[in-house]
Amino acid sequence: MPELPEVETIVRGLRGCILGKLIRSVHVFHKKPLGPLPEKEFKDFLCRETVQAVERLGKYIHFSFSSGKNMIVHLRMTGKFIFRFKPGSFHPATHIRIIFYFNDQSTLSFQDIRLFATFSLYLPHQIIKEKQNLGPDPFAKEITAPWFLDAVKNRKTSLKAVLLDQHVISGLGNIYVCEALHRARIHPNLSAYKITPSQAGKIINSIRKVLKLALKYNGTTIRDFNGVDNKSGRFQRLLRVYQRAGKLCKTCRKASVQRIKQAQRSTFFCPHCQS
DNA sequence: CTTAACGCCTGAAGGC
DNA sequence: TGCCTTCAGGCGTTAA
Repeated sequence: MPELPEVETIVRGLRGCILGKLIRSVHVFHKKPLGPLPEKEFKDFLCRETVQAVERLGKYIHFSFSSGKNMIVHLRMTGKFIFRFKPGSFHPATHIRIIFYFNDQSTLSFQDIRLFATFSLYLPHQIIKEKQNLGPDPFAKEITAPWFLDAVKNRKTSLKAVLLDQHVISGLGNIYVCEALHRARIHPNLSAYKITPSQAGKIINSIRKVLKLALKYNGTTIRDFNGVDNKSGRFQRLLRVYQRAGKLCKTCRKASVQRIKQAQRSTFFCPHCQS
C-alpha cells in the first residue's frame, strides 16, 4: 500500500499517539507477520518496553524502545496501524492481526488484509538488516545527478524498474515513480543506463517535488491507505497519470494517458509529454 | 553482478 | 445471480 509520503504520514501520526508510552501487553491474532519468530518470544520482547522513537527507513517503520531494543515493520500492500485512545469505542475493524495495549488504556491495532506485512525485532547491539540493504532516501544529500548516473550505469532494464528498486533509492513505489517520470518528461521504458546528465537531474528534482507535494497532502488514498487517525490522504486529485489510463493528460491536454506493463506492474504515462 | 518470473494473500471489480 | 479473470501504494527468492 504505502510509499514514502504515506509511510511518513503514518510515522508522524504514530509519534503523536504512542511516544513515551509503555506496552502493557501484546495480543497476536495471526502469526504470519512475525515470520519465523515464535509468538511468545515476540510478546516477551515487547512487553514492558517504552516507545522512545518512531522513524521512517525507506518504506519501513522503525520503532525504538528506551532499553535500546528495536522493531522494524513493513506494511507491504495492506498493512495499517489504527490507534484508539480507549478500547472498544469504535465499530470493530476486520483483519486485525496484532494489538498493542499501552499503560494508559490506549491501543494500537495492526490490520493487514493480505498478510504480506512483516515485523522484525532487534536487540540493542544487533545489526538491523533493513538498514544494510536499502539505498539512500530520496532527500539524502548524497543523491545528485552524477551519483545517480553512476548508480544506473550497468542497469540495462527500464528506468521505471530501477526507480522501484529499493537498493538504488528507498521509498519510491508505483504511484510516485509514474508521477515523477511524468513530471521529468521521460518515457518509463527508457533503459536506465542511457539517461543523460540533464535527465538525471530532472528525475531527482521531479522525485523530490512530487514527494514533498504528496506529503503536504498526507499521501494518496486509492483504496486502502489511511493515517493512524483513520483519515485518508488527499493527493489523489493531483495525480497526473497514475490510474488515469484513457483519460486526457492533465499536463498537456493533448493525448490520453497510456497504461503498459513493466515488471508485472502497471505503468501510466503520457505519450505526448513523455516521448 | 544483473534480469525476469513467480509466489505470497485477500477482496473488489469487470466481463460474460 | 454466478463464475472466471484481472487487478491492487511490495518485495524476497529463484533460476538463468
